Amino acid sequence: MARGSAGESVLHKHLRVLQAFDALRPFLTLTEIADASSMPLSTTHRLVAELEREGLLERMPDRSYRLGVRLWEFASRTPGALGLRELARPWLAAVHARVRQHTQLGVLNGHDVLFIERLSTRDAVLNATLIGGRTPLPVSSSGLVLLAHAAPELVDEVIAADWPAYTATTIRGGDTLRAKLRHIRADGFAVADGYIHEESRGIAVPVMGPHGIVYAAIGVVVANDGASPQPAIELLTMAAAGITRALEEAYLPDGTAAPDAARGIRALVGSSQRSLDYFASLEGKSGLVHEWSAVNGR
Amino acid sequence: MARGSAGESVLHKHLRVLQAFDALRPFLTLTEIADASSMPLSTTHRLVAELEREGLLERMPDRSYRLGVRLWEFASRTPGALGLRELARPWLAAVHARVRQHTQLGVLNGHDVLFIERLSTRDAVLNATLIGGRTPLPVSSSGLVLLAHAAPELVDEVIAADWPAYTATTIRGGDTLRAKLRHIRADGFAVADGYIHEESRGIAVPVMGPHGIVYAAIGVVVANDGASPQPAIELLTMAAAGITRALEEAYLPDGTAAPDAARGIRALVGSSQRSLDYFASLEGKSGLVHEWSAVNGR
DNA sequence: CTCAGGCCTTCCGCTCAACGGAAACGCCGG
DNA sequence: CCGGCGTTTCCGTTGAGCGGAAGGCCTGAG
Repeated sequence: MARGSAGESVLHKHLRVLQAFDALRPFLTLTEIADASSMPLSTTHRLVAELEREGLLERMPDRSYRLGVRLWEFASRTPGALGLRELARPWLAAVHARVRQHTQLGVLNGHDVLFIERLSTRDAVLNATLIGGRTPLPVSSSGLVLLAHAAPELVDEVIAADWPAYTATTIRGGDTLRAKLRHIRADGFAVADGYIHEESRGIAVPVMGPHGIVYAAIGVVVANDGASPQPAIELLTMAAAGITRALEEAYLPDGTAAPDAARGIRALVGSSQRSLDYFASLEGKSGLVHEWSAVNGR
Repeated sequence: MARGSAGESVLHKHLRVLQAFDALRPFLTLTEIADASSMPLSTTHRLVAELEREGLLERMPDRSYRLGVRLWEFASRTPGALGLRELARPWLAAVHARVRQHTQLGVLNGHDVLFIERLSTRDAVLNATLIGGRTPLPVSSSGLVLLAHAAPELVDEVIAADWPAYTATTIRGGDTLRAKLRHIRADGFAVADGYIHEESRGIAVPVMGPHGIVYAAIGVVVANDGASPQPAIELLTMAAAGITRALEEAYLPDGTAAPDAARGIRALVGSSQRSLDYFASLEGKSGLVHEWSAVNGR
């Protein structure tokens, strides 16, 4: 396309622009964006203008940009996350009510944990901007849990790609990581003492689905004092069991499934069902199924 | 770019693909996507492949696609929505605990309401897939509230663009809409009886921010029986007042502001502050402010 | 077994949308 | 009035994107 262009797709560049915004810098000027995504100014200008036109970026009165609310539109249509989120929320709330610290629900995405729900309190130990979002698997307790129950190839990949060491206690090296993962599998929980921030400790447990596969992890971020993690672990384990039960109920194939529940679990299971079957099963008793079938034969 | 191309940007086409997915059809095959976005198959194939590579689309074992969890990453970085969401959640939960029906938090986006938070129960009157997401302003109670307090030009635009009539009771025509909006402004709440679905009724109230501007709307979806909406209105009004108070507290410029709160309100206010000042104000008492200032002079 | 019909994937020559250096613009503070 | 900084516009160049067409793969009918 252009001279110096690295032959990279436009979409990728647009995403580079969106990536420039993170929890620590939610507002950026054009120049800052160009800088952060290392692109020529004029190119950035064009990309940004287009993103703004599409509503993915919004401009503030002082000309700085922020990510647009429209991004929520797409996120809220994501089937897997939505269903799991809504099923898990009451359980997260129960944990949060007791622990009174950041409580999160994370799923595996690439080499990172992606937190799709977070309950916080303003007096939490750690600044909320430092947690949440996307975090490399080996530095977060939730990530470690997910990695411990993921395919072995993923572990190889993650080790090959390496990860940042935020503090002195962050796990370093493939062997140490593998050992940690073995422990996590044996224990059924993960504790990460100061991996991301000296003063915080992550505690997480896996959330099983009806097929015995680990779908997600739930965890809390507490103060990294010497206190025993045991109470938190017990709370989390109970909550995880509750979510698993909710997932199983949602998966009942007899039409009693709750809409969002079914949506979530189907997507997460990686079911081979198509939308129609999906709706047929979940609206089975509402009578709507016949209309759907009629409209869309298969 | 190509022969028959309408001279449309690539990003727009990518978004057309993402738009093809909605609440009613969360899983689509390549052909269905091509169809829904009216694009040639081979073009769609390329677009979809790239979206998948970027994680915005995910492929199921049966080759159908769904929106990828990665979309959550961007949504969760959106400053405005996140802060408002977390501030509002306890209040939404309070309403939801009493009403036991869909409770939503919506913001204005284009000619639609965008619901950025939703609390549901599986025994809610209306199928959850039919609510939430993006809805034209004049057909939703939350949308009507937002429109009633929006700039007059927006009302003109919305009327000019028209909107779908889902049921026989959906508002039709500019004059009727303007009259309805006047009532809503006078009453302080909106009731939408069967505008979207015969059997459901939306009730919504505005959420004010510290500057007296309406930032959002909160609402519930209940059965469209003859019951008085008064109890729900009172609950919603109380919750809205609570959220306003939370927003005001969050906006205190003395450094006592909670991180996410401030982030939300700043973005919503359309403040002319930049990220640095923003962090300075909210981390004022944590001592971090000095480091920030040092790093980023201004 | 063959054949027809969906659906998906790959190929490839033709363009124009995207590219980005450079120059003009607008807004400060001095 | 001027210099500095961030933003916006201009414009010649070019390869990323385009999409028709052909080739695979599967399934279900004959």
